[in-house]
Amino acid sequence: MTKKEQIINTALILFYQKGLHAVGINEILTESNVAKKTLYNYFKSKDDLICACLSQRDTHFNEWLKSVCDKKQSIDIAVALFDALQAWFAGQVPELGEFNGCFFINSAAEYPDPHHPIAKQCIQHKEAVFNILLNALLKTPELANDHQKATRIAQTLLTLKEGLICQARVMHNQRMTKPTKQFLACIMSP
Amino acid sequence: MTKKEQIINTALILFYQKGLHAVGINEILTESNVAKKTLYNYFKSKDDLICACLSQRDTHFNEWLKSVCDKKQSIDIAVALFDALQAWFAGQVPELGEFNGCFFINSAAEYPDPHHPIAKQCIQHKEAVFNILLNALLKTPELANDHQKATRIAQTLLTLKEGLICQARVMHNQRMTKPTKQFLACIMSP
DNA sequence: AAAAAAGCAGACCGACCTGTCTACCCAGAC
DNA sequence: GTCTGGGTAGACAGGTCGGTCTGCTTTTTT
Repeated sequence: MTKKEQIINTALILFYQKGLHAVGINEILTESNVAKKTLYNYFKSKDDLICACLSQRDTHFNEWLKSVCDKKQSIDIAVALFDALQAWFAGQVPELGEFNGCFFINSAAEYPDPHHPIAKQCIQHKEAVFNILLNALLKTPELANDHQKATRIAQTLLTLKEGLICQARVMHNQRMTKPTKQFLACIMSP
Repeated sequence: MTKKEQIINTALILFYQKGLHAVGINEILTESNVAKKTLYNYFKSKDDLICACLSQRDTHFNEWLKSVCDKKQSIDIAVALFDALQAWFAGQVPELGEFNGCFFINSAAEYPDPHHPIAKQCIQHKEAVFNILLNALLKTPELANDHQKATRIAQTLLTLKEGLICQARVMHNQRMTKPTKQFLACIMSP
């Protein structure tokens, strides 16, 4: 693992856990056993490092999500999605690490200006996630021809996903109820 | 308006807009035209002030939500809820001010320790919101006897609400789609 | 072996942080 | 008039922030 990866991995854990403004450069340095000069060799500023963390998280999360939806069809996509989310909340998905809500929602909350690079990256991530869900849905025969319906369902799944993530984060995964298969069938049908 | 209210109102706007760690005491002071001594006369620390802001937001938000659901029954509760959310996102609800996502989700993201007073207040708010929805649903005849079903629907509405709020925040209210009445009828029925 | 690149520890800068404290101001009660 | 209490402005303390830089050591390349 290169020094650069070492820095990003450590920074990501800390930023994700405590928030962007709450974590200082020095904390990242001591935690990752890296000198300050080295960090500023690879990243021109704290914001730059944050962007690198967002980018890495985006990559890993999307890979995971794709692997969850892959080779599923129709309602099985939804079932697999919410099963996977529940596993994530419980900390049983090693590649995503400890659950601390959505890193992008958390980060966007700290950067209100939509033109800030950090905010832009959060927006871009959400669009990417939407497209992953949409593409998965479009692979099922009965939806492939009804692009509008697939879009609507992807949008609903996305909303439910974000809602569950935020609830799990705020409530610290207490009193969470996964959508029933019956309910999912209902939202896929109309 | 007393000095204390002046401080809370100003602090709430700033905290809600920029995040808890991003706003310093001095910024609140200059913005609210109050002396530092006065602030620390009313609040023993920044955390204390934050708690007062959360408390005020909780009161105002719950009142608004109750007024939205009041005198509605069955599916009209859901329709009214999402209409109201859309108006909020568009900044057309004066009593909630400019839209910046959910203040409690944003705040909880910055305080990971569930035993911290700030995190506790966020948890308590979410429980209160759930109960408001549940109580509204229980006033409709066909749900009054089926407490379990009402609970399930309240939970779903809450998840959708949180999901929409976070999407609207991250995407800055672009490309948002309100749930259709048809869809809402579907989630109320099973 | 020599040279070059990369990493180390940490001093240092100016700015800002929370929180305390002094000194002054002024309206209303007595 | 005088006293009092709530307000003002802002200096100050001790600490942290992001970021720069120096000097030394280790590793890699030639």
